[in-house]
Amino acid sequence: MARAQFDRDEVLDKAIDLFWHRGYSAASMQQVVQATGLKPGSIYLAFENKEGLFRESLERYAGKTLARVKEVLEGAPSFGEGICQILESNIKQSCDNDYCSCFLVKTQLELASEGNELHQLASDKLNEIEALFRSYLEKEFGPEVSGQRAVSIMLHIFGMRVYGYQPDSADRMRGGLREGMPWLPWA
Amino acid sequence: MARAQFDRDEVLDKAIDLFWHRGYSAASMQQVVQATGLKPGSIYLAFENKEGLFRESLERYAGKTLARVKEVLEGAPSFGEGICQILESNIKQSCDNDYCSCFLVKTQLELASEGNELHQLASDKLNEIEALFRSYLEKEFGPEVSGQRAVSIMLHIFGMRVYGYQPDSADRMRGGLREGMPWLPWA
DNA sequence: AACATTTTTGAATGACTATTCAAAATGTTT
DNA sequence: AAACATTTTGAATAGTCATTCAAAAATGTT
Repeated sequence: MARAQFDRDEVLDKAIDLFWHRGYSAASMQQVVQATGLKPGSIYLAFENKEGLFRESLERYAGKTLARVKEVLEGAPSFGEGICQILESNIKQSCDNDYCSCFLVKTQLELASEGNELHQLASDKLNEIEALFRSYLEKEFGPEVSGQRAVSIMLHIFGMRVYGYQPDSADRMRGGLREGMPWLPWA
Repeated sequence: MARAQFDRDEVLDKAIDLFWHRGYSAASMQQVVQATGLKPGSIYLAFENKEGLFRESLERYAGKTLARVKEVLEGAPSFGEGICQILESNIKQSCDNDYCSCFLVKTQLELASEGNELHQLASDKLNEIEALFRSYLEKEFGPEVSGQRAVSIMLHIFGMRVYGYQPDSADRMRGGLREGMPWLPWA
């Protein structure tokens, strides 16, 4: 039996790029063909259909994101400093010329219609991130404060994912974050 | 010479509904035809093309939104109480079964690609709202604090527009908002 | 009532959409 | 090297997309 001649993860990374930037609806399978270099038949054999390819792309993106968050939090001297690092990293991203928010956030907004499976997937993954924050916070604070602060962090991160499109917004966001989360160990 | 037989604003309201929920790409002109009851030719004569109809829909939505914000702020006993009212109203919206974030936010995220005119329009309108908040804040606080708090409000509102999709998130958002904006006159 | 102008109609257009499939190529196993 | 199972190929399919346009209807003006 013949083995697939492409690297699945490489293909997914290219699909992530396309879907992330264009969105589910605006990205065509023709563009996927062009971006990956695969022929339609190969794509459909490997991922079933557009939705399947999108789902696996989103799952890979979410996995990478969660891993990165865990890595930063684990490597930081404290949870607060870890969060500050993540926030600053998000600000830096927003300075990029073709800034494109967050794939999970974009998907949740685009595919919100009743019971869409991809919307649900994005929603679940974002919730996982919040739960991770909360579990760290509960080592320092009571369950109530931890819950509130986890939500507060999420609100600020989501806010940045939208506000980041405003021109020259980096410094304003830094100010707004300090204003909203004074309990973080700002440098 | 014959006059148009439809009410432009009524048609726009139906277009807003469709574009808001589905997004620019996923909403088809066929669906516009169905939703408005107009024939393709009439739509194209009145709005030139899909982009024209979308632009005018977005402008109308933004106008209504800005007017509503001004109305609430003008009618409230203080700016802080007005903001609290707006925030609570946003939370209430998020409880709706087919909650759909904010048309401006969704458009900004969907159409972010390089120099898109509709993306820019959404961005400008959102910036107008921030400027309005800032101008009110500057009556009470110095320019620096006012700028920071205006950004903080926007970050929280944007955050809610994403977080609102999480199930049963209303009370958690209320807590997160208090946590992030303790300077507001919470009831 | 006749005319001039604009709007409505709705089928038609060509481009693009996701997806399929029989045939050819590939790699693995015997 | 033969037999087998899987993958690749790429043109083809049927459907949907935004948009157009000539003819018909509707309106305002004379």
